[in-house]
Amino acid sequence: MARLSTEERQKIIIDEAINIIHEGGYESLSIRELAKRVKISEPAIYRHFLNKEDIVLGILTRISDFDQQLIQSLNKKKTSQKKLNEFICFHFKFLEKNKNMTSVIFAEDIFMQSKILKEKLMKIIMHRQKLITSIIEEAKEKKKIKNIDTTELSKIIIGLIRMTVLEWKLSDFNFSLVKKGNSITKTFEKLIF
Amino acid sequence: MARLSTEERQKIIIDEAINIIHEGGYESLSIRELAKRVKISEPAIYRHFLNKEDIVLGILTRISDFDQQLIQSLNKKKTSQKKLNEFICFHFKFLEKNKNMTSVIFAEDIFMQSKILKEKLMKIIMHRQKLITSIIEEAKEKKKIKNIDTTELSKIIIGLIRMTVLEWKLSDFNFSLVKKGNSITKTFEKLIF
DNA sequence: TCTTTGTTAGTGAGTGTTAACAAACATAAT
DNA sequence: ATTATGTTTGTTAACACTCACTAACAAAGA
Repeated sequence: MARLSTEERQKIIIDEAINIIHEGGYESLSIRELAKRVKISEPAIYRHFLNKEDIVLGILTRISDFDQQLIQSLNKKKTSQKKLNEFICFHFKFLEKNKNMTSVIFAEDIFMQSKILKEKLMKIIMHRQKLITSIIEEAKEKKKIKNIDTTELSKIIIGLIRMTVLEWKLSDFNFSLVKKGNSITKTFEKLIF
Repeated sequence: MARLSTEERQKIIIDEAINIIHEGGYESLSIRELAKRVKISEPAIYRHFLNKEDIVLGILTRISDFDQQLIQSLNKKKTSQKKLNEFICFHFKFLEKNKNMTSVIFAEDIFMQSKILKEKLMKIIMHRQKLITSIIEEAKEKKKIKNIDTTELSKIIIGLIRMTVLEWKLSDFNFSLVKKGNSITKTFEKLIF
């Protein structure tokens, strides 16, 4: 119907793909359903993406866009303590505004089907690891942190974020993630700073 | 071909279903592929399970069997410190022996498609939560632990286990999980005991 | 006029599931 | 011990449906 540029259409398609996965899991993401929701025909989808894998790749790009935003937000914070706080709270603020992203942002399984997807996923994961690691190392240099193995500590932080988001999702989002973020930050202050 | 009792056949089918998911993700679990691997016809599958959902339910039962084994193993330990250590190490020992279980034991997404599956999943999660919570509370009573919110601490522990298993899986199992378990235990001793 | 974005109609392959039938086994009567 | 009977576990063939994807064509915009 309405003619849109590829860029505009791609954005809409990826948005809707994420929504479909959020509502019914990855197995319910079909070109048919996607086309129906975007209100164009199925072949029109293929004007803007090579194939289904290419659409899933688009979702991964969204995820790495999030990571870019996270970095920019972290750069504004000066102390390593505030950076760690922002690392946690940025996740929670973002997911509270974009609930549907909870279904893909930590869903590695979706992206393990093909070599291309797996490689992009690994890049994102490595990049995240580097990000949190550098925050911890900086805090260690300034001796503001207990002497715990850096990679282990990074897994504790990301692990707690993930478990909190999972709990939030399973409870049908019936508590404030951001509030929880503050209490998590306090816990970490007690534990490691 | 070979005639087996329903119980025997069910076990084989669930085993193979877990293998298929491990190798190709949930989307590659089809009745066709399952029947081929078990070396019986597709309709024969339906002699032992009501439908596909029933098979996935069988996988969930496997997972709750694991939790039962975990409880028994925990009961043998006396101090709360040793219980926490066993909680972590039992996971790692089990998964090192059953690598294919890494693909389903923390894969909530697979079990979110239907009401029945979701309810059973929730039961398992609640049960796990109670298990780790009781260990922490016991340690707190004996004042062997820092005063940190119990549910938050439980999420830290499970979160770290999950992140470690994820890292192990993504690395194609190229390090010893059990060794990592020991170093994790030491980290927790430094942090909370 | 040419490129881009859309359409309708259809492809072959795969999905979960069922009907109808056959052979293996367990049990009880001969 | 053999035979008859009923149940359980298997088979082949087919069902309607959905899947990702394509060929051929139309209309909108530059």
